[in-house]
Amino acid sequence: MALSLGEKIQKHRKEKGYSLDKLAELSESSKSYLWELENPRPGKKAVKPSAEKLTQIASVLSVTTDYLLDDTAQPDEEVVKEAFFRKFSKLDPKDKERIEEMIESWGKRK
Amino acid sequence: MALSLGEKIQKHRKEKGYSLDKLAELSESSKSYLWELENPRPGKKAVKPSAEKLTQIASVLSVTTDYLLDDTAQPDEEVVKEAFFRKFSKLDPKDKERIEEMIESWGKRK
DNA sequence: CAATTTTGTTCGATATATAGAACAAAACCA
DNA sequence: TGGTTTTGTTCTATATATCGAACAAAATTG
Repeated sequence: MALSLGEKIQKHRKEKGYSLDKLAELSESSKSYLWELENPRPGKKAVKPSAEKLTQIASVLSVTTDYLLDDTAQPDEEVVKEAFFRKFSKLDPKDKERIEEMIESWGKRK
Repeated sequence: MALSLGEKIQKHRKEKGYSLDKLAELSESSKSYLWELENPRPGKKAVKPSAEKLTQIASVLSVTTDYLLDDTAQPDEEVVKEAFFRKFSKLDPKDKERIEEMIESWGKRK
């Protein structure tokens, strides 16, 4: 699945029953701008909201900025996360470092 | 305490032993801009990073955007864990498997 | 110490986020 | 049906995020 930023905003906006105008008012932005956020036009370059605006929008929609920004976010990952960390945190510091480095560099690879 | 955005960035940057130049390189921004983020001048109006830039910076500093943006947030274990896991979960499946195997086997070693 | 390299600071130029209309479509209602 | 009101869309103007390069300070080295 993995919704885009615009898709997430629209999804949660509609779930709350807000019009663009309403969300604009509540998040202190303009509906035209919100529309551009939700509908990135193929010709135009995608618009990148400021952290401040995104915070306001996230707040109104009752979600976190991390959720809005993270392309891979899944709602049911909590359990997996916990288990993963329990094991990870039991490693000795040197090993932890190695793992962190790998994640860092592998993540950058493309 | 409640650190400002700039203070948090600087704190975590120094903890990682990065110069402005280094952080700029890793987060794909300019050191001049990072400096402005860290040092809001009284005369000038504070600079508000885009969500995108903030995400990159947060990633390099191993924290979440939520943490950076939340004025009341503390740099506790949870934040670091969150950020760490987020990076991990973005790896492609094969790499994730490798990491998991290492954690598994290194954990058993003693 | 002087010279060189690294780090931090300032400033002007450019790109882009964002607002504010005006316009179009759809929804509502007499 | 027609108009009226709400909702969505497009365009242009302005503010501001962000960069590059030049300058300053500090640190390092020999």
